[in-house]
Amino acid sequence: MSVIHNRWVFVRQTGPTLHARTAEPQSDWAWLREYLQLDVNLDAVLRTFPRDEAMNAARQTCRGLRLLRQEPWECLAGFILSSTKQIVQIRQICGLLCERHGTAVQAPVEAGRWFSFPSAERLAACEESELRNCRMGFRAPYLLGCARLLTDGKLELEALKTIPLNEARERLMTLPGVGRKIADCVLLFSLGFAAAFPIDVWVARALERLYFDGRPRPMRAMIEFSRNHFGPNAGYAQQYLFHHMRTTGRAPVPATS
DNA sequence: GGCCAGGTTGATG
DNA sequence: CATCAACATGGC
Repeated sequence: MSVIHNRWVFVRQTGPTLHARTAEPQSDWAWLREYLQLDVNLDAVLRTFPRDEAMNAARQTCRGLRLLRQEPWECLAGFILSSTKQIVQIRQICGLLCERHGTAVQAPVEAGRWFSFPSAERLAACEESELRNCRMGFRAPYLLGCARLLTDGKLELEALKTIPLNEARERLMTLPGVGRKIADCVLLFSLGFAAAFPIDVWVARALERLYFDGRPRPMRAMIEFSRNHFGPNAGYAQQYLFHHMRTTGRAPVPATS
């Protein structure tokens, strides 16, 4: 259950079939197909992964894993709020933000109350203290700064889709609170750059373990390696490594045979 | 209580 | 340029 493109939706999967329920009848499901990236040929993507033992193992444990195509502003805001926070807490902060500053969306009564993610315009009009009250701490001025820059037209996220990856990343990194990692997340999860490879603590651990013999490496070395090693869908590979680390608590270890 | 969490920033060698 | 503490808040 969640709110996607301002609509409440409940999605579940039985075997190969996807079921979706909304509050109102839908004549066109393109918004959901887009969000779930159902037209992506996953097998074709997987074939571009490097043929090493680490990726083979990750591919097996994450079979069927896909990337979402999120709305750019929601994606950017979400990742600004994510820095040095646990995933459960990020959800809590986003929930508070939606309740207090989003708008209610139609949902079945038994589903409870649901809200859209607040627009940049809405947050730009907030005081910093109102955002801090959503428990986001030192991230409040970053989020507020971004909301105001975007509202003022200093940067248009949609326009980044049509320029080269490196230029789009540079533009994103001019925003307050947005460094290399968050920029790469926005590029990968909302702007369609499948080659973007966000390196967070989990992925860094996976790389150290699987490709650097357990030795910590400088970030620039890991960036350089990822650019050369993972190919045109590096972002998908990143997600497979990340998800495996998250679910098993350790990097995918090649099967001992 | 101390350490860590899907990092970024600004101040120091 | 490379390193490093500070930044809020909460869970274990």
